[in-house]
Amino acid sequence: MLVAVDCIIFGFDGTHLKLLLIQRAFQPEAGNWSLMGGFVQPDETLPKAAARVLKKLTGIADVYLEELSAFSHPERDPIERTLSVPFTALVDIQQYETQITDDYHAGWFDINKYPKLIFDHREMVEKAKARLRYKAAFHPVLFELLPAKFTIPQLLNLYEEVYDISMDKRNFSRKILSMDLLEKLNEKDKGNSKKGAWLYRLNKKKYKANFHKVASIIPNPDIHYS
Amino acid sequence: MLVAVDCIIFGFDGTHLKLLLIQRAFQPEAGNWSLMGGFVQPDETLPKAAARVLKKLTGIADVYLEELSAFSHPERDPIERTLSVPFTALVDIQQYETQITDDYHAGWFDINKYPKLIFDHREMVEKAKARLRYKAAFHPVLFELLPAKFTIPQLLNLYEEVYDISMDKRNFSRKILSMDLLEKLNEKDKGNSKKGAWLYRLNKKKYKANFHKVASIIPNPDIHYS
DNA sequence: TCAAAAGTGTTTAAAGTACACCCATGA
DNA sequence: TCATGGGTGTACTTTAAACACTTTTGA
Repeated sequence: MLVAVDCIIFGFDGTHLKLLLIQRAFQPEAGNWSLMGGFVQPDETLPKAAARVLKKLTGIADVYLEELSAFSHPERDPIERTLSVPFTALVDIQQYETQITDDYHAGWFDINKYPKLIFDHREMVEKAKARLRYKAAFHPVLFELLPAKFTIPQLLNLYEEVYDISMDKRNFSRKILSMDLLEKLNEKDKGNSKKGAWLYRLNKKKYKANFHKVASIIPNPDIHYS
Repeated sequence: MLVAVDCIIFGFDGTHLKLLLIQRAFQPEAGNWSLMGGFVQPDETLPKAAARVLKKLTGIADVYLEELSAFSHPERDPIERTLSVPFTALVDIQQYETQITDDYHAGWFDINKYPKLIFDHREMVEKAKARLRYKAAFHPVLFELLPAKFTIPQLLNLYEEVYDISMDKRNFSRKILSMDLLEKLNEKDKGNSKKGAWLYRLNKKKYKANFHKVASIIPNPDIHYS
């Protein structure tokens, strides 16, 4: 049996949650939109294969990668039986090397409006989206989608986009800051307002140490995943 | 690449959380303790393969099965490269057909004291245990380990065993009943006390409908998983 | 000077936690 | 009659949710 990995790569452009797709270069389905994937090599584990594929497409290393349940339907690949293990990748879209777009005919698409995909890739994307909502309701993973320095209002926008809700900014910032993961910097970001918003950065140590802890950031998180 | 599934089968004997293991019948590692596993057949998905393996070993069908992350180290199987996907199975130990014990040289072991296992099976078991704790802290999966009719004190014992804590029975029963998943029967179980404890059964509809909801049953759930 | 986003504080409601007593029964 | 496990109720603490005003500043 062939074994492959496919990467569901999420990014956040400040307004919308985005998905990175490529136009497939070979048969079957050449020219059609697809997730970036690849076969697992003899010396690789699955996570290593996913990291390799991601690096090749985005130029980014050391990325948040989460393995999802395998896709194993016997006829999912029409040519030869292939098991595929999807990985969710959360990247800082600003670090994406845009020259790659040409090499792979890649493109970022709004998560709510992306083209028809080959095989069962649509199902993978929807699974990854549901999983992201589930995970982010309890664990501070969404920081992975932001640049190293970010503002609380940016973070709020991200949560509102991922869950398609609007949240109370006062309760939100209190909750986020009470998690004690952020360090306030002496800089402001004036990109979005005249007053400017304070920039923060993650305290990586605290982030790692507290990652497994459950933080209920979203009101009524139940209703946001199936 | 060969693709296999391995089942981490949990049961509850009323006191301890148990793990079902077999003595491997073939080389390599013949005679040593192992998880029950098998290769994925040409017409099977992974979950189907896991269900088949489980049925063969326990005689039980329609069991709670949850796929865990794949084990993919290139040298995990010394003979030939084999990818294995572990599945957690939660079974009602009373339904286990004991005659099978002889066929497979199977045995139930205390989850805290089980023999040396082949390959990376110990790691699978530990992952499954951690995952069970995580999952059960938020979702009512532990019912799967009990018979169709059970009492609140039995359920309490189960939670206390899984998390190795003691809980307040008053708060526990209030919490459980407020989830509105149980139906009180007109029977008592007198196995554990003179007074007898009321028997309940799951309302399957409500169970399925509310499964995704998050119920914080364990106090300080954070501290119980890594 | 005013529009637009940033930032802060208080009140109320709900959920979680701690804790103590009575009940039913068989030995 | 008493020891054993089963069952319930209440006060208190903590956490979440709702909500309104002041600040800064560039156009």
